[in-house]
Amino acid sequence: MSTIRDVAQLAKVSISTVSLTLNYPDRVSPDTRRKVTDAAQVVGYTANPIAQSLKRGRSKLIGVVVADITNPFFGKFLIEVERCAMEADYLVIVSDTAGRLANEKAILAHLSGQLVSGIILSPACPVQEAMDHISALNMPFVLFDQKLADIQSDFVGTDNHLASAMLTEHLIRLGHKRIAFIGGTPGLFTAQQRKQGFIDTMTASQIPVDPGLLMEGIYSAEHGYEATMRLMTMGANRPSAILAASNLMALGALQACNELCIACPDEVSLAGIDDVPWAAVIRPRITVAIQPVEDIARMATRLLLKRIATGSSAPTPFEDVILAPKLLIGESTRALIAVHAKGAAF
Amino acid sequence: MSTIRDVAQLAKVSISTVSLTLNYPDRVSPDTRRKVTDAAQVVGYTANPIAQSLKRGRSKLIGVVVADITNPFFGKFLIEVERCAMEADYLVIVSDTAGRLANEKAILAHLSGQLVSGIILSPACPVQEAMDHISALNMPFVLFDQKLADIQSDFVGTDNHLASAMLTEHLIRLGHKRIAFIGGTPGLFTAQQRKQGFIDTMTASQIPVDPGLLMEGIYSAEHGYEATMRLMTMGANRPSAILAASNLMALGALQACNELCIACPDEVSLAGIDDVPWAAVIRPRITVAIQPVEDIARMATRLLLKRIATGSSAPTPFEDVILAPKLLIGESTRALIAVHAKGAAF
DNA sequence: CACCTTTCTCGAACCGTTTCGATAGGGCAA
DNA sequence: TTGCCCTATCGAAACGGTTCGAGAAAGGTG
Repeated sequence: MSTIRDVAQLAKVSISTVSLTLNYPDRVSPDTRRKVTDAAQVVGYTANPIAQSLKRGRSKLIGVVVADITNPFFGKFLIEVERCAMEADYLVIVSDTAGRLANEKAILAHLSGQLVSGIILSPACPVQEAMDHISALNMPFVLFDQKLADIQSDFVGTDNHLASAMLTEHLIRLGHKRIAFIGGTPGLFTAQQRKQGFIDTMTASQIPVDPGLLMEGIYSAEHGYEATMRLMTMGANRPSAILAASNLMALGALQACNELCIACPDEVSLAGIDDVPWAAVIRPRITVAIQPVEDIARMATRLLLKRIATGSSAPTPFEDVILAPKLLIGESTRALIAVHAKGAAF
Repeated sequence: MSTIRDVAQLAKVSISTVSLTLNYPDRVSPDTRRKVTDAAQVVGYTANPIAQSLKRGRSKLIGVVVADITNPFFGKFLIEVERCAMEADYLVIVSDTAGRLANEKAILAHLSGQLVSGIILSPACPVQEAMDHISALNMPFVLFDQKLADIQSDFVGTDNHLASAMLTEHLIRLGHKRIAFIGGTPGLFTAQQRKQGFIDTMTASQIPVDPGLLMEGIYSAEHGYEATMRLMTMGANRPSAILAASNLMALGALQACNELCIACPDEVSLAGIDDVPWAAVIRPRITVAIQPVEDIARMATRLLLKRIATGSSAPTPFEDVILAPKLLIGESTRALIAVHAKGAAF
């Protein structure tokens, strides 16, 4: 590989002039500029990013740490972060913690150590230990998706309370009163918010929340399946609508209904938070509140790059960016009237 | 951040001794070793990887380029590569090309430029132009999944021919003769191999391949859906079994059958290559040939690291590692006899 | 024409390591 | 005791850039 010296030699100028030309073209005379750029072209010069990083004190790398790459939410997030980063001439180092704290610690240890100049992170678990080592990070970082209460940092996420509220309102408007809620991993920020959104909206409409219809468990298809099995075998007490706190849980719920031969939406309405991957091939198309994942990604990247740019000088106050979800009405929710009419017809 | 100088100062030795201690502990006396490690501990020293990379001439980074992170095949691949790389103290830079050549070029340009010391790549498209800029990469690289014919490199992939053959044989054993094949993106290596595996196995069993049952199109759920719609509306000529060349296409096919109220597996058997994400929540569980994605990832990483280690000195011959898929019998395939019996009962 | 700016280019120091060749000191054989 | 070899340590030169201060050249003004 050719170095800056090769260019200098060929262009018959000093290496500092070459550097100057490449970084601040305005500060050299036009013909020097030409000589240098031509020479660079000839020897096929590209600056060594490692040497640049060393001298400048920071690299053009940012780290992104997520719980599970295979989850399409994170997948889309990553793609967009990468796009934005590349625009700003940054490269992205992706790491998957598999939701495990030990991995998260190891990965963060690797990433810090002067290699990346900033980190975008969705915390794996909300325990104190996690917060400790995250706040110990002495470099810019931005949290997304899962917010940690006690951490001083920028945060970008969906309005999970609103997402729940939108779907709950939708179901209420359709005439549903016995609405079940299948909640996510207890302790997780999003799970708490989503549950609260459901409860608040029900309360606001003066519909009592039946504790027996409030399920809780980890974010997973299995839990969605199991909870739905429990809910739909309650006989007369069974809900007329189910709100699942995640895409995977909604899928599990749908599966359970299918196996019980309970038609959706005819006999039970089903809605979920966050889009279902492969939504196109799953029928009925599930009514969901879609998280603006691309916007979240863009925002998180922007915030991080800004914080990297400003450095520790002139510390700007931390921002909390909460983006609104979008309601996508599918075929899995239907007015309660229709259910009764249909039910009577059988 | 503390530097090697701080350690040297505190331990009252020269910086070269510190470096020596940290890199080759055996080459310093035991008490020097203790002094240095203690001092390093005290100031919280970790070597600056950027400076190390600059001096050593290569970084501890490898690049992985895939067509679509959200595809679970690539997702699992990435997770495993990352794990293996971390074990060897390497970090992974992931990039998504969205299957587009322009992106691939841009990404490779960014990655090379002395930043990463090697690249693992699944080529987006098999056109000449792609091969040109890939072979122009003057650094170690390993190809996986999609093989490019004319490129000198290591390659790791599934035995796609075998995957098709296994599933075809399975269907034949179940008594099926009118077996349709929904092929993947024409021109892609895997698509070609999978199609050939089907044809060869049919031929070996002396079952004629009906060209009307040989569909072709891009790897996508939509194409699987559309092809199945065409196939299953052929009336008496319709196939009794369908083999889809990818997971997404199998899902699309299943959806089409559902919409046509053609029961799977009662009226048509369905099999696919590559595991279906969320397989657990999709019924019937589809019979598939699973690619050993973790093995592929491990192998690709191993090959790359080996090639990085050997450098351009002592060039070892390129390896082609072809791993066998695993057949997972689901509930979507059934003996043809049963189909007839059931059909008569209606 | 002398003097003062401004513009352009250059040399040198530095970023934090690794590594090579040199040196000092200690042990051992003669 | 002298000479020699090892071993442990060190100084200095890289790696490939960026950047600062200085100096030369060019241009403008009185």
